[in-house]
Amino acid sequence: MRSHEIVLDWVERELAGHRLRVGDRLPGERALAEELGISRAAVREGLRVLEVLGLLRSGVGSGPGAGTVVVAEPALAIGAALRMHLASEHLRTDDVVQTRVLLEGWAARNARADAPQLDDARALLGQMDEAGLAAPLFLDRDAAFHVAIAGATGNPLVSAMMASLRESIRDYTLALTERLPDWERTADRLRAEHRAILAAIEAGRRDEAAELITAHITGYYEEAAAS
Amino acid sequence: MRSHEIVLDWVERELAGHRLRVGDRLPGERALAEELGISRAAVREGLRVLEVLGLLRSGVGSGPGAGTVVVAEPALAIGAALRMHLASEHLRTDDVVQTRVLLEGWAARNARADAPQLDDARALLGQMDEAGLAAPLFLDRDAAFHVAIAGATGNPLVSAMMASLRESIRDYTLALTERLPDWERTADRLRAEHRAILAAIEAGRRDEAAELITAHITGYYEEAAAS
DNA sequence: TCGCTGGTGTGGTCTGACCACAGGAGCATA
DNA sequence: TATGCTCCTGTGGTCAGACCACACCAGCGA
Repeated sequence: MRSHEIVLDWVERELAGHRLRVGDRLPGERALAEELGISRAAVREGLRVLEVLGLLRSGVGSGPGAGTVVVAEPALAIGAALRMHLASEHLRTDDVVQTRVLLEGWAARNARADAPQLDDARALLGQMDEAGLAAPLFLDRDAAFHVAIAGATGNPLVSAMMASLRESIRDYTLALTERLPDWERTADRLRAEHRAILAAIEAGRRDEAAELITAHITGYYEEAAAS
Repeated sequence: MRSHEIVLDWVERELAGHRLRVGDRLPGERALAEELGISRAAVREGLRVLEVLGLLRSGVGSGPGAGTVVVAEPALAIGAALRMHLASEHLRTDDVVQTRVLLEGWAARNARADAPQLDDARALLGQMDEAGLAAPLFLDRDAAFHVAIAGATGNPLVSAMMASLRESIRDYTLALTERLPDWERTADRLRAEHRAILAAIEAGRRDEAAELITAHITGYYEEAAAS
């Protein structure tokens, strides 16, 4: 076993044994190196890996916020991996969009009408109404809206995957806005569709919600691709 | 920007600019450190990250197989992340199983009847028929069968996600076999269900394939949970 | 012709050092 | 006593340089 993997193993075991929980601080790098019998460089390689896996967060200095603490950001790892594999063209943007449709359709169908995340979604609708909102900001809130709906299903894994997918094609989606004949007009359509989707979910019309969100996503990409 | 992130950026740009492709060898760690103006330790931290993201593979020695080469294993990163977050109990096994059902249902519905991956799936059916096959080996081939079906959709992202999900709950699934009243009997049922699923896909009965695979998966976990 | 042996370049690892940072203890002062 | 500053301490961030195990391969010798 390579020495940095000792760190991964150790952290996984500590987590599984409940000796380490989200929010806890890890021993310092120097202490961990001594405890595990490896060099500080090896410890740092392991911690770096756990950081991109969305499991740790490091901070310098002292006091709260400093040191290496356990967090829970599964979307980070998936997002980073997708970005890289899209760059290597091993994955195609089409596949990401298709997967997004698959996950979002399920999310809209299975979102609970009384989930607290829907309040966030409703608030985001208002924030997307702001006049003169730039496309990047609009799309960020748009993404948050979709993630909120996924969160309303109560399945954090689907939420994380959706957030990752959306993040990985952020640049691509943004570039598409410049090909649209009339962004303002498209934005208005998106706003109306968002409201219809949310209304369907809140009314418990699950099939309709799924159909609306599928059309909402594919419609956007098709409009931009046709331009 | 932290120095190891310079490596991530550099690799992503090289990939995007087609100066680096799957199968290529990276410059040596020492050369890369000098070129990027950072220490070798920083380079190694970056390479370690890209390794768990399933983008690189390192080998010592010289000749073919040595050095750091670009690969494409997106499932690796997702799998590693899921394992860690399951250990931290931020993700629940139930959610993973639910997500698996969602992805597999879609895969069975969208698998192409003439995809070459179905040949692999058929071969795996035979390998699962071997007499006296131990549960771990059976389940590994079972997993490969399901991944092959996902591959038949032509969407490598869905395949990667499915493989990751399955891998992350491998220990859990294996532990369930010991709770079953009669593993041999269950295995026979699974074999028959596999054949029915594959037949439905090859005959183009998409809805039936989706229903069968959903029942196949949920049935297994429910039988084990009820025992 | 065959077999060994050394050279060479790769990643793997370690040691020890210095830096920037942020909090907190303690002191000097009003 | 209350206030403000200064220095100490521990954190992660980074670096330079060294040595190791490994695997190939050129070149030498039998």
